[in-house]
Amino acid sequence: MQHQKIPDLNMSVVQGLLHNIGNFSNEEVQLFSVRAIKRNFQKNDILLNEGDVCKSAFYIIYGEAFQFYYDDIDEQIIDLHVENDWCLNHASFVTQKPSTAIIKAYSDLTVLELTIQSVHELVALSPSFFQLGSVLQQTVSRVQYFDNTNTAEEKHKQLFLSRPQLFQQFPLKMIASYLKIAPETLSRIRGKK
Amino acid sequence: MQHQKIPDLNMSVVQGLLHNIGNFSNEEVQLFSVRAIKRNFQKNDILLNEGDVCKSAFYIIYGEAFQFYYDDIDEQIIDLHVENDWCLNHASFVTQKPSTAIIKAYSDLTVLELTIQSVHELVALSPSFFQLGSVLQQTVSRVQYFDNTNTAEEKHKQLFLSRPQLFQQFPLKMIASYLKIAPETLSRIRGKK
DNA sequence: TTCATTTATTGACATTCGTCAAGCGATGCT
DNA sequence: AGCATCGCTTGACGAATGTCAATAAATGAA
Repeated sequence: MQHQKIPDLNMSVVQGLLHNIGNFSNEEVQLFSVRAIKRNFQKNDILLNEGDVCKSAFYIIYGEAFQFYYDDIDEQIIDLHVENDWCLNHASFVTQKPSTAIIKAYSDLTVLELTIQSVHELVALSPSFFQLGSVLQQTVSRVQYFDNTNTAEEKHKQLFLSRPQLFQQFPLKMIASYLKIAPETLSRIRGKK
Repeated sequence: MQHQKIPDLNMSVVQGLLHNIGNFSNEEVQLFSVRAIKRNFQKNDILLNEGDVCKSAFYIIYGEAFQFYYDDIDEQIIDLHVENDWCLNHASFVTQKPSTAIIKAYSDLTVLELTIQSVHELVALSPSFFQLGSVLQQTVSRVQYFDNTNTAEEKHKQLFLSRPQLFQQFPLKMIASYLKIAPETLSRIRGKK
């Protein structure tokens, strides 16, 4: 058997995340791996500020983050991110225009950072990486998902079935904001079972 | 002054639409122009069917189109397209996965068709065309826009201010479906002034 | 531990909005 | 022209949900 380098932590994380996207050769994993930079944030750190351009997508290795904008003074949550989620503001990332949303660490956080520049390079180097665009797009379709189903109860059910982890990681108050219902309404729905 | 070819109709339309995106050289206009194919559709023709992949973006030169999916047997409208709009299902276009939505001509229609393949070629030929992705993305952010503002009255106001042409081209019934409110509610809101 | 703050629950009430139904004018087909 | 269909409006009503308020439980800081 041939001698090969022992993969470091980044490599094994990258292998895992790429495996969920499609089949990638060792070379492709390597191309990705050298561009994915491991970073740490502390609780309440801002990953993306309002008015800044979203230059990077973050893949969460450890911890939670959330995305929101200010509606008057209230935080209106537009996405919740847990381990193994991609975390970015897709609209700003794709257009490279200023973001209207803020991304904030909800806990201490460990991520892989992948710049838009790196995405372009990867796509240029290997067409397999086109799939990345598809995966990053999922964050958007997720948001639209709940607006189709009308009642508060149905929205809760859909979210609970598709992303049960959120209910363990975030307070109901934030989940309610994400679902665009009053916290009292969410509490009542959950009490009914 | 130098002799030059008289631009045909396509050329002048292309110059106009590219001008709204950014600054493009004559060469770039030419690169775009040869890839943008003029097509005609008849009223009620299907531009994109449920389950098919959205392989092209359509720029509407003349007429109107709309995008919807079936909720039970009712049409739930998710976008309305008028002249000078780009018309595509962004989720399917970017991912090249089957569309859950249908795009249909609301009137006789004249469009420029630009395939995903052409977009890739253009971006490869000149980085200026990155902006195209930004413009095509707008169709998505538009949809999300209305789900943020809660009340029916506010949604109507936002739409009326941002896209007043829709109210001239489409019946209120379709506008109501697009805003996800009952036609009666829309009627009452409009009567209150 | 103690106190302050945040989060969740519950009740009472008001409001928005969807549904059902009727009527009316405009449009289109035969 | 006559008829059917469609789009729009208006009224009545009820259900879903937001708001306000009080309280309890959980969390965090001193």
